[in-house]
Amino acid sequence: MTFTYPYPHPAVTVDAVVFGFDESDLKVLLIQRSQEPFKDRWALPGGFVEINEDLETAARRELQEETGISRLFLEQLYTFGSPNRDPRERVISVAYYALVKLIDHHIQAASDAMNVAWFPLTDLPPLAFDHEHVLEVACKRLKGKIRYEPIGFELLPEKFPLSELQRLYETVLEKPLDKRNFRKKILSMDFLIDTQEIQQDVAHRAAKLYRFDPQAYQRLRDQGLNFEI
Amino acid sequence: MTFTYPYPHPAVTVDAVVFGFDESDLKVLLIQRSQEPFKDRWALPGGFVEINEDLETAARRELQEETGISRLFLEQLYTFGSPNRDPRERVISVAYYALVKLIDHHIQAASDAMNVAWFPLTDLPPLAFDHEHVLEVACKRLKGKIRYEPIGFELLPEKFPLSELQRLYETVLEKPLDKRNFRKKILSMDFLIDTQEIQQDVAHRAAKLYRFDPQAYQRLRDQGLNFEI
DNA sequence: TCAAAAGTGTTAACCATACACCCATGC
DNA sequence: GCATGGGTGTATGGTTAACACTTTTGA
Repeated sequence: MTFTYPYPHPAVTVDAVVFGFDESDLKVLLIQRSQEPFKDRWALPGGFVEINEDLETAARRELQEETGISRLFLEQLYTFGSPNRDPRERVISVAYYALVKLIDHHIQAASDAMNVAWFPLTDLPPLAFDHEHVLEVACKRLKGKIRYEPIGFELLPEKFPLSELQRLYETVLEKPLDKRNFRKKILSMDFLIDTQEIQQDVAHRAAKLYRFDPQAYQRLRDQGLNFEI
Repeated sequence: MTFTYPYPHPAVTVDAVVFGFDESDLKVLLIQRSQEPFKDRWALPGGFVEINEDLETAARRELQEETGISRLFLEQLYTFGSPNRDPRERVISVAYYALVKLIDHHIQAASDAMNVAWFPLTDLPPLAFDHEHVLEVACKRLKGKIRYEPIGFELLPEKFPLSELQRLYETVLEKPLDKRNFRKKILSMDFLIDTQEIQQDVAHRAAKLYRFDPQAYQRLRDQGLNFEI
């Protein structure tokens, strides 16, 4: 079956930059291409948008299909459309970025023939297409957005110690933060709940575990609070 | 001539939300559709992306063709792709927003059969497609971005009094600002140049005219200045 | 001389920053 | 008992916010 149009139409894809955070590393999820073009190169997960499918739905479907990940924070990033991005035909790609809690989401390749893996941002392989550029734009967005919206919690487990939150911010923002000031600030905002639990199996004093309360955040937001780190 | 593909491709358009500022009103540029669908309704300027054309280039071309406006601040806004945005076929629209200096840009309809006009944001006609939604997203972006990037100057004439700049900020942010604090803050940033000229033909004390110096801004930026109103 | 907008400083409250030691735990 | 990270308070300087009157000009 073929589809014909009176004037040429580009293909439209979605690509996703999926970030994960692990101890002290920001990581990104890549899949290894099994076909030309760029066979064997690593690439952002993604694929063609179906003709009756919403863009975000397409991004979620592709992630589910290629990596097994579902139910994650996903937001549109930018649309890339230079004429020669793809050697096969004109392809316009609507890129999304996503944040996942690494421990909750065990990735699985779509098939044995396909590789899926997390790569630290500091040690990436060469990427297919213009995906290095897409990734760069995603990093900038994350770095900008994490400072004034509480999206960092999407990268942490449900319950986390403050030190881990601080490490996350230090990693993303690429600068050290003062421990006392960081705690003072984040706790003063009153949307972290002390779970009354503490770390288990650590070789030092166990830290309290906190939980982000989105309702409380929303309430404070409505009252004019401005989140900022 | 027709174009055929092994699987269906959506059409891709660009749409532009062009903002202008005039005395005390934020305005948006609309064109009246001369054809179905939505014949006679007002809509955002835009049109189909050509098959070998960059997205931003397409947006600029459409603006030039439909309204005569060129050389303006233009930035990608968001990509809208719900399956039923357009009754004819699947259309994915990459929206841009633009800022122009009203007095420099005299608009002209593409043909006598076509209407082009500025509408105050506070008094808009019903719009075609999902353009009301697009416009809303553009307003939010402008409101967010004007606070921490010096894009407001794109809406003012080359030389302007501080009171006009303040009025612009008050209009976009929808809140009054303190005159003394506003002047202190903006002048302390050292990227406004006193042109040594004053207003002409005003029925009161003439104000000094200032000019935004992008080079100075860039220099300060590199030194770590953070613009914020 | 009146109307209309331009221009100008000070104070008090708040917020950001810098900084160092004791505590709890497991090995 | 030591190594590891957890947890805590204060003082200082800078930034923001609130606030009202005089000046200039043209009509």
